[in-house]
Amino acid sequence: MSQDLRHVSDTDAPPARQRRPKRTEVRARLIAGAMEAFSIKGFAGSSIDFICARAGFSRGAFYSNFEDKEALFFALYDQRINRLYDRLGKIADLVKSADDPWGTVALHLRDPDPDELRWDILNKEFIVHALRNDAARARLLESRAGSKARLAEILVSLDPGFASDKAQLDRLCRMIIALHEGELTQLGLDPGQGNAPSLLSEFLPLVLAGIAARNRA
Amino acid sequence: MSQDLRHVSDTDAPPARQRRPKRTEVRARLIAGAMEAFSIKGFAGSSIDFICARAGFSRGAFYSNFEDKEALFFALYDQRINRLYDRLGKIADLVKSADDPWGTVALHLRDPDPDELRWDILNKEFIVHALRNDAARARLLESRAGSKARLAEILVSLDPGFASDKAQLDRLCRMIIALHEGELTQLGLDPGQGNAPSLLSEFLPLVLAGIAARNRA
DNA sequence: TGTATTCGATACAATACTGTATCGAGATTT
DNA sequence: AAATCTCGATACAGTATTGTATCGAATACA
Repeated sequence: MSQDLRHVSDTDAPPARQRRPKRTEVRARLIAGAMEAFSIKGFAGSSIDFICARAGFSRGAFYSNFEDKEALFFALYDQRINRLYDRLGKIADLVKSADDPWGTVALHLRDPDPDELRWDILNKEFIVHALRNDAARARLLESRAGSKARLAEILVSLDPGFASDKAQLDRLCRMIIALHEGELTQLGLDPGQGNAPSLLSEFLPLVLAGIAARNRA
Repeated sequence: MSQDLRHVSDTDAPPARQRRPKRTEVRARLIAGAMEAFSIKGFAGSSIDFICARAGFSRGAFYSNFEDKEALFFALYDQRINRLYDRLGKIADLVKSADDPWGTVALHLRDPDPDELRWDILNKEFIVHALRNDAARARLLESRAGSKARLAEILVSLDPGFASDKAQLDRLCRMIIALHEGELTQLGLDPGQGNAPSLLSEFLPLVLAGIAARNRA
């Protein structure tokens, strides 16, 4: 008796034949919705319903594309990590063929990716999740090792001398990452400090000079 | 008809007169239970039931002591912040009256508070929460400002020269905090690196030397 | 065009969680 | 010691969330 009114327009306009979005697009929009949702409510705080609403789909779309919420989390994380890899790789290439390698790095260091702070919330969320979950931890360690390797490549391009002491290079990379992530934390909590030059750009030169002096001795 | 069997022992042992724990102790045990629960499942992931079970109480105890889960979270955070304040204040006092102030700092820098890593998970959890919640953010900024002030006090004790440039001192403190928190992140994710000397103890001296040189110029 | 398949939308059942109301054993007061 | 109070334990109702089953329109294919 009752009709299915789901797709009936409430105007007299032409019915506007429904086009179904490609599966890849559905996935992509769900991932984007997850990014929004997790930024707002966190991983555990975001119900699947909430995520789907942001993406403009129903839970049916979700369950037909992902195993569960954690799978979606992983998909989102992979996407961002690949994006980061691309950026680091691009910087490495530029540095290799640049007249002024330091200037190139400095330029990209302060590259204010508009959603980097938003992403950083998620990065922390994932870290916290990984600190309690061995599978996620293994995955995270792997991708962080990849980031570190790409950073090391950049440093060696800047000064081939770094290649001679692998342990020192590793610790330098860890220091840069620690300082960068710590700075993002502070910036996220207190955006007002965003105007000042970054801690990294101020203190990294001091450290590099110190290392150079130490290596000379 | 049915009897209340709650406190009836299932042995023939003497009934063992029930002593009700002091209210302060109930609160303390609930906070400790929250510390455990949040470490394991995170803030949003920990149901009130789960927290109470860890503490050995029922939800009744919880609701009679706290408004809601967030209030418990705040109480836990305050407790830890006060503990941190105590520690920093104690270090500041020691440094002021020490023959070898740098040695004193170094000693306490690597003080391996056994549950510092566990606490750091919670600290990150709180940061992530605060990044999405203005009330929590204000509270967090306040306590972090307090920590920073105590750290600044220590630095000035080490070298009164730092007092002359307030902005520089502030940025140095922020750098130390960023590096420290970033290092804790890495240590939490990969405890294997815990044996190596800390990034802070390796790189901070380089930075301080660099600053001294810069100030001389 | 007719048939089969895909896959997102909806309905449903089961469970988990929250907050409040109530109860009653210890603690406190007189 | 009787009366009163405190406060943690339990019961309960209401809501939210999850995962599955089912449906049917859009697509692919013949």
